[in-house]
Amino acid sequence: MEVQLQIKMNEKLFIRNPEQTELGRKIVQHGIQLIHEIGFESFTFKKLAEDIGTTEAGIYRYFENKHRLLIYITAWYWGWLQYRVLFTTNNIKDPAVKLRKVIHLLATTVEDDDSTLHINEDLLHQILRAEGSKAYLTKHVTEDNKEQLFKPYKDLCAVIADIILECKPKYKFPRSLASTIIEMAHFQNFFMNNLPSLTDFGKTKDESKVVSFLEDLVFSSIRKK
Amino acid sequence: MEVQLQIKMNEKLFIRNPEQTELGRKIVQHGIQLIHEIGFESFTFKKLAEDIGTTEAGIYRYFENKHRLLIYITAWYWGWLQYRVLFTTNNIKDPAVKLRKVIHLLATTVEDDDSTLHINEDLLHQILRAEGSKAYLTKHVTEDNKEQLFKPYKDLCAVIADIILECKPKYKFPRSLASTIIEMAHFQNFFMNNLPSLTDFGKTKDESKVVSFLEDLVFSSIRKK
DNA sequence: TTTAAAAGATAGTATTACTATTATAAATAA
DNA sequence: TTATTTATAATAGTAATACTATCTTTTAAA
Repeated sequence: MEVQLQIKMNEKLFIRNPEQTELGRKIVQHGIQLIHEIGFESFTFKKLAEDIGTTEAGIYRYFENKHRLLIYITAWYWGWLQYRVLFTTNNIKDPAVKLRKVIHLLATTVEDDDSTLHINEDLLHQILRAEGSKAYLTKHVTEDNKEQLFKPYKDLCAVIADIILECKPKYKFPRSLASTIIEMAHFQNFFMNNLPSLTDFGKTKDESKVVSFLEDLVFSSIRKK
Repeated sequence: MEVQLQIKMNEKLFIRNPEQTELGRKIVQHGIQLIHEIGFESFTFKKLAEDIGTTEAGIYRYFENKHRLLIYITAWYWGWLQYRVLFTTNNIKDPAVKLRKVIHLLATTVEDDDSTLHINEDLLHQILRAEGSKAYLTKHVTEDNKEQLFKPYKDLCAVIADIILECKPKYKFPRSLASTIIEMAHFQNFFMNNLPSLTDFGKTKDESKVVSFLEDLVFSSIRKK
């Protein structure tokens, strides 16, 4: 059985839906590759167009600008991750086990998922680690937020916060703890690989240590008494 | 008695030392104001030059590019914060009390400090909350790090990690916990004000709640038992 | 087969991110 | 005091970026 996974994206993220055409899918696919390769700052629509064999103007028919493309792919990532969280934790009763699985999903390398043909989830995950927060660290975050561009991120945060509350109903900071886990899953990995003295894993560069740290952090906060 | 505070800056951060000339100090002073006002993405040396009443070329004599200026002011901030941490925690025996003071320094609004004339610490702190991580979230982080540009950040992290170890010598993740506190002191505040559903303080927008969250997080992690 | 939608080709503009040059003013050393 | 260094100002220029506009050709749906 072949299942095709479709993440429903907010219409405001694009001008023309990139999933519905060959060129659109190429923009997303090669966009991910190119941002991963040269970084978001150096990334331009001109370079992407050359990569694909189309023109700059062609890309502008799909995305208003490169920042919107970044929001698009990050939103896609959070949507996909939420799907995986719900799938992975389904039928599990113990909320602590759920939480462990969530931390694992957030902090460890993903394998490319064949059910989404044009998106390389591993590259996308690596982009998220280095560039993810740039999607909202802007002066226009409030307007972007009004357009619901960050909904997938916020939804995921809410899902995790709920699991935290299942573990400890009286815990006072479920959302902040959830956003802390999400951000630190990426930042601690980035630090480990690029600014190792900001972590305790610089020597081994072993991502399972990030998992251990996050588990310790979370379960200390929510253990009874 | 008037004391003038001088933060010794890494020579590689600038082309000409901005502290030593009138124009240099103006670049830093108005640079902070302008980045705060329009955000780092929209900020250009042209606009800054117009602001000051000098020319673009004039600014390029001090800083290689706007990213270096961002690293410069963030490095200054971390250096200044470390000084305040050492000052504030001096002569305090109880490491837990020290840690509380550190969290407070990290997470609450600062008043402009008159001992540094050309730098508005409050604006600088606000810049750090929104733009601070952009200083290192780049493709050239490794080369920048080799030039020791992030030393003040790393030093501060080490100072905090040491206090954590004083509290609990066997704790396994002092540096990661320190960098988590530092980052979350800024991120939770940014979220509270801009993406409130990622936190538990959206209603009140009260920064003392960020302090409570961080204290809870840290002291859960390092309590005995 | 007609028609509409998408893509390609081409051109053009304002702004950004610089570098270079030359002239002038201010500070300092001989 | 003059000579000399040093900093600044004024101006010009370039390649790249971030777009917008228009027109033609190809592809796909009615």
